[in-house]
Parts: sequence; structure tokens; C-alpha cells
Amino acid sequence: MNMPRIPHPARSRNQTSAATDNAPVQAGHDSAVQAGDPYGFSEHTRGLLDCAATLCSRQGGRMTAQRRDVLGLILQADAPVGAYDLLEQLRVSDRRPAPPTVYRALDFLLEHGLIHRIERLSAFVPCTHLSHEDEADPSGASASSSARSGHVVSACGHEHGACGVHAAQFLICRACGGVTEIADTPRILDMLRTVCREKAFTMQSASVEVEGLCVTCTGQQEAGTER
Amino acid sequence: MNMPRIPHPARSRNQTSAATDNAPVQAGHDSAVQAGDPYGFSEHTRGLLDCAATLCSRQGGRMTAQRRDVLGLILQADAPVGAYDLLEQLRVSDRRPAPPTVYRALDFLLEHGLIHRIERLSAFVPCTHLSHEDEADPSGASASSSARSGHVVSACGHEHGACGVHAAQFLICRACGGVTEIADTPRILDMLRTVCREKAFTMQSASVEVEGLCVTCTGQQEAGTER
DNA sequence: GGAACAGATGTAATAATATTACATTCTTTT
DNA sequence: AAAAGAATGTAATATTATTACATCTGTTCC
Ligand SMILES: [Zn+2]
Ligand SMILES: [Zn+2]
Ligand SMILES: [Zn+2]
Ligand SMILES: [Zn+2]
Repeated sequence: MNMPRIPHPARSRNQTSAATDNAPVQAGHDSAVQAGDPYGFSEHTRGLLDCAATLCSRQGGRMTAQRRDVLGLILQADAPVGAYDLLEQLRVSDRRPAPPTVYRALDFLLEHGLIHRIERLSAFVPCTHLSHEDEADPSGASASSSARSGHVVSACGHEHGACGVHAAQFLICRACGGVTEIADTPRILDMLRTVCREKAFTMQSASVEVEGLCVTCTGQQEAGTER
Repeated sequence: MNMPRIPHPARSRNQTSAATDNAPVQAGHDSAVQAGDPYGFSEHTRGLLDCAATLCSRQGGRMTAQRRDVLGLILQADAPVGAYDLLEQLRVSDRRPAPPTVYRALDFLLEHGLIHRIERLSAFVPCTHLSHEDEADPSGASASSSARSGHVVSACGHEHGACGVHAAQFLICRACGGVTEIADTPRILDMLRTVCREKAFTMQSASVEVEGLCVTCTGQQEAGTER
């Protein structure tokens, strides 16, 4: 399931907890990762990060420590994260990196289909594709259908990689701030393709953003109103 | 037809030409309009503005001079217009209004379904609905289907008014900057409704933005590449 | 007419988001 | 080791948007 990630606190900060003494995470792959994970990423998050490293090295990208940290923070969050939120969290010993640092990492992650930008929020969420990959093959050994073309098409109906169209669909809850990626059906994307074909428009990327109330918040709203 | 509005100059400025000596435009309706049109709006634009005044007064809104000017500038432009573009153009005798002035007008126009915001561009375009209304009935005497409910549903498949869901779809050309509103089919919106129903999500507003190359620019691109 | 009210606008300051340009460092290739 | 390319650091600045409060304008009610 893919419910909005948590009831109330939109934009929760990472707790900078003291769970950093674990393994150095050194993904045994070809990537340039050598971070010590100073952000207390959960084991699950670290798994996804390793998976991401594999995915993007296969696309000819380098998952550096910087990029890994940014992706980790986005994965760990329970709601979309803004660029300046990330900057805050990336501070080490009261020295904060400058905006370009984060924006460059975000650009990289976007290009490699590891995160999405929610236009209406100017904020970023991880692509669910990553989780699906991870479930399918935790070791990260096999990516997706047509890896040889550099054109990765995930089961969830949106494409990734240099040659593919970046397209994603979201449900955004105004009450709790939760965002759900609609990745379980290609229906919407197919429809867009059809319309574009009719208009002879060459689609390069697309975003669908629906704002409203998630299941939970719809229920609560009605409960509050109905008597 | 609804082609992207003009080949090359994205964000063209209004020419501040000297075509202002026409009629005072004083829409004979109940609205608070009494501007002198210092922006040289075309006759067509003035027609749309009058139509808009009628539409929104029917919704209980007041089309003031300020709002009228902003809408006029957006209508007159051949590409999406940014808020600060508008501020520039709204200057009178080297005195420029402050941001809230424009943002308030934009909010009003958005609420009344007269313009749309293109999230990916942080810019605004007129709703094609207005033109359709105008074609159907230039006098602006009858709006649409269910005016009595205050819930105006246009033929073009997206709703307007206080009770309706604001939803719109756009094709955005990266080469020429032109934006086309896909308003001739409810297919996309219907699909979104279906998906939302399945997820028990209450839709309040939605935007679909496809970026790529319009017919013209696709052709030019191919011509440039193919030999 | 005039008080009272609501809606609309003016104004100053500031917040939030994003980019440019250039210097430096780190990696890979030759 | 030198050269080339990729990534990062840094300072300054651009762009987009909001907050808070004062003022004005038109309408309602007496
Ligand atoms: Zn995705
Ligand atoms: Zn919710
Ligand atoms: Zn529209
Ligand atoms: Zn074009």
C-alpha cells in the first residue's frame, strides 16, 4: 500500500539521533560511496540507498556521498522536503552548505529518476520506483526490463533514464501534507500519450498533481462537520 | 484551433502602443468597471474582459479596474506571464505597484476560473473557457450550463466557480514557450476522477502539465537534425 | 447625510526558492 | 605525472511570494 505517509506533521525534520555507529555502508559496488552516514539512516533507507547507487551507476552516474546524503534525507522524510529544509539538515558542526550544493544533488537525482519534484509544493519526494526495485530484488542486481537500452521502464508505469520520458502522478493532501505517487497504473500516462499524439506534441516530461484530501483526512473532516 | 501562441519570443512585453483613444469600454453591466484602458487592449481583448466581468459578477465577484488590467495583460500576452512581468507592465508614470497588488489580483482571477497558473513556469495564462464563452455568446448574456448553482461547468471539460473543482491540462513547448490548454476533452479529468475514487481521495484541484515540443517546433527540430 | 462595515488597495519589509559565475578539489584518462 | 572531466565550494544575486498593517472606497443601515 501507499498511503499518505503520516497524519499531521508536514515537513518533519530528521531527528539527528545517535544511531550512527553502525556499519560504514560502503556499498560494495563500483560507486564512489564512502560516507559514514552521519544522519542515522534506518537500515531500510540504507538498503534503498545502495539500490539507488547501483541503479544510477548502471546509467553512468556516480552516487557520491553528497548525493547519497540528500537522497537519504528525502527517503527518510515522511512528507515532501524543500531544498532549504535539506540545506538545514545537511549542516555539519554549525557550517551549512550553500544552495547550489543541494540543488546540484537534486538535479542529479531528478535526472536519474530517483526523486520527483512536486511543482505545487516546490518540494521533493523519493520515487516509489526505488522501493519497488528494492522489493523485487534487494541485492540490487537486476534493474528492470530494458536496461540494455539505458531506458528503464518500471512496472509502476513511469519511465526513467536518459532516453525515457519522466512522468509521474501525485495525490497531495492539503490537510496532512502527505503525498502519494500513483504508480500502480499506466492509465493516466497512456491517456496523456494519446492526447499528445493527437496534437502532434512531443512529450518530454509530464506531471499530474491532484490536490485535495486523502482518505484519512476526508474521514476526519466529515466527522468534524457532520453534527 | 488552439495552437501554441507564437513561434519565438517567449514572455513578450505589451507594446504600450498608442491605441487608447477608443471607447471607454464602460461595460454597461453591474460591475465596477470604469477603466480607461491605458494598455491599448485590442477590441477582442476588451470583449473578453467584458465577458469576464459578467461571468464573475454572476459569481458574486467584483471586476475592479486593477483586476481588469491584470486580466487584460494576461489575455493580450502570447505566452505565460509571470507576476513580476505584470508588475513591470502595470507601472504608471514610473511608479510601479508592489507585489501584493498583483498577487491579489491573480488570486481573484484564479478563484474565479479566469486564469490558470502554470506550476512549472510560475506563470499565468488565460483560461480558454473565456474565449469559448465569448464565441458562444459575445454579449456575455448567458454563461453556461448550471449558473443557478454558482457551479459553472464549461463545455471544455473543466469546472469553474466556488463549488467546482479547478482542473486544467497544458502542453508546454520548451522551444517556443507556447502553452496550449487541452480543454476539448474531459477524458483526462474523467480518468483522474476515476483514480481518485479508487483511492478514496477527495479531489479539490488538479493540474496536468506536459512539457515537450509543439507541432511547429518538433518539425523545426527534425529539419535541423536530419541531414 | 453619516456612522459602521466589508471589501479592496497601498506600502514596507521580508521570506522562500533558485541561479550565476568563478575558484577549487577530486577522479579518471592519457 | 599531466591533462581532462566531473564534482564541489563559495559569494553574490535573481526570482517568486507573503506578512502585517495602514488607508481608501463603496454599501448598508439608521
Ligand atoms: Zn516515480
Ligand atoms: Zn491527509
Ligand atoms: Zn481553463
Ligand atoms: Zn513550440
